[in-house]
Amino acid sequence: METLLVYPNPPLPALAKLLDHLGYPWRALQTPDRAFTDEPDDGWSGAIVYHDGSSDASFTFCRAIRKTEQKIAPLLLITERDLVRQLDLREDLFDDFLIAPLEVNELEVRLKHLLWRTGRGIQAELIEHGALLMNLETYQAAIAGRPLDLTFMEYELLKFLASHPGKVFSRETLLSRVWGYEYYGGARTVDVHIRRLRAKLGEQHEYLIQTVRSVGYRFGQNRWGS
Amino acid sequence: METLLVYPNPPLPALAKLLDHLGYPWRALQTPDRAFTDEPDDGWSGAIVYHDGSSDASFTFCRAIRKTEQKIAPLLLITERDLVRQLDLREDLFDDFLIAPLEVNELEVRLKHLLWRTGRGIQAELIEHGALLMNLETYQAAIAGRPLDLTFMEYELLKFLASHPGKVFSRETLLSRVWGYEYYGGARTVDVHIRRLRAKLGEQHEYLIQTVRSVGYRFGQNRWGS
DNA sequence: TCGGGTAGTTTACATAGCATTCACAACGTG
DNA sequence: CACGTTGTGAATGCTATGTAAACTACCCGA
Repeated sequence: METLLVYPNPPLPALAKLLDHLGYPWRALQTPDRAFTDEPDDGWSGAIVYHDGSSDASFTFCRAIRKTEQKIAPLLLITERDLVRQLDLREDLFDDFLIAPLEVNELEVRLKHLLWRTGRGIQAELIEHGALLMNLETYQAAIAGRPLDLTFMEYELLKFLASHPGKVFSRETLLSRVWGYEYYGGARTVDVHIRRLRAKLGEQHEYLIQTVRSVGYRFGQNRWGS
Repeated sequence: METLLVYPNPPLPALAKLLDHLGYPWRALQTPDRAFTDEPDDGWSGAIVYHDGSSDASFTFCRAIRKTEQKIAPLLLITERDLVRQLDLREDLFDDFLIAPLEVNELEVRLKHLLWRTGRGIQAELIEHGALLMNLETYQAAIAGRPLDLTFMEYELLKFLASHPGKVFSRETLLSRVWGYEYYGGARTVDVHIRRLRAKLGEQHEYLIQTVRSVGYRFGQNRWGS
């Protein structure tokens, strides 16, 4: 049976105990790059990531393991206190979540369901919006058929904006959701990246990213409804 | 926003109450075939199915709606007692599950995640009043279908007025609630912004903002007619 | 019905604040 | 060291906003 990846290392004692009790083989890691170096022969079946609410490290971890070749699916363990506030706009980072404290039956069923679902590769991996096409698997983007040569941050920023078309995001929100840290000082950073994106989109399509003065930026056409 | 399908009919009172509280439109059905006949114009966004443990009717229901053209995704509501025993080997019947009794935060996040995963988007916060439509997520406004190009303060002011239709606000109140600082001197500021708003609404609709002499301003119809 | 006073509207304008742009420093990588 | 990526600070240009002042509408008493 394939191994479960557990974060962080050392893991929550309660979690370790329950996994042993349920008979799931697991291995705890502290950094995402260990997912390669310490990968078991038969690969990872999924991941359980504990979010302790005081930092974004767990989100960074999720983001990293979803980008790997095999797209490890994270089950996020989180306290109810952090639930609504911290998961908002982060739907893409986890496949399922559990509310701490752990309950053995729920853990068992959620794990089973997660492994069953990933066994058939159910994932959204294309973003298509107007002339823009992003392939999240291959990390490629194209506008009106012409390939875009984007850097890492440019890609992440465009991906985030384009997966919430129409919605306006403040610089602070973008910094925390795309860059993943709390903002100290550099709101200009966002502007500059927006500028570089617009430049690469070309005059034809730069209108896809709109400025909403004294609020933030928005991707896409004027859309009503969603 | 698209409608949630709820089973059974009548639904659990607690569920109905929470859905209303969260602002999700829903419709309860008793049989799967009603999913076609009673389908809303814009389709179903997903389903919440209550499993009461004494029969398999809920599973039958899930199976049926997953086979439909649009593959409605069921969120199963189940008691912990039935969890392990009854869900075993039925992974294919549901997309996610919730353990009764319901907890509002968890319901909210699971619904959001379900709708995100199936690509049904998130509900937009809208203000709709007569010919006026404001989308608070996208910072857009339209009057009688025609987009309004509002500046930040204009938007904020109109948003405040339109979210309390009929109510009269003094200039002082508007300054402190919309501008957010304690008023020093400039009550004319409000007048000027009202004026610019009326100009952008156009002759057709400027009556939406009414002056109440020596009191303040009001949005929308006087509830006594004129 | 007239006139004076008060309250609201409209115009015009100066400027603070915001977005954009540029240039460069810091950093990691081959 | 050369190169590409990313973050930051400063200069620039623009426009949204607040304020003053002129103008108009309304109310009320004589």
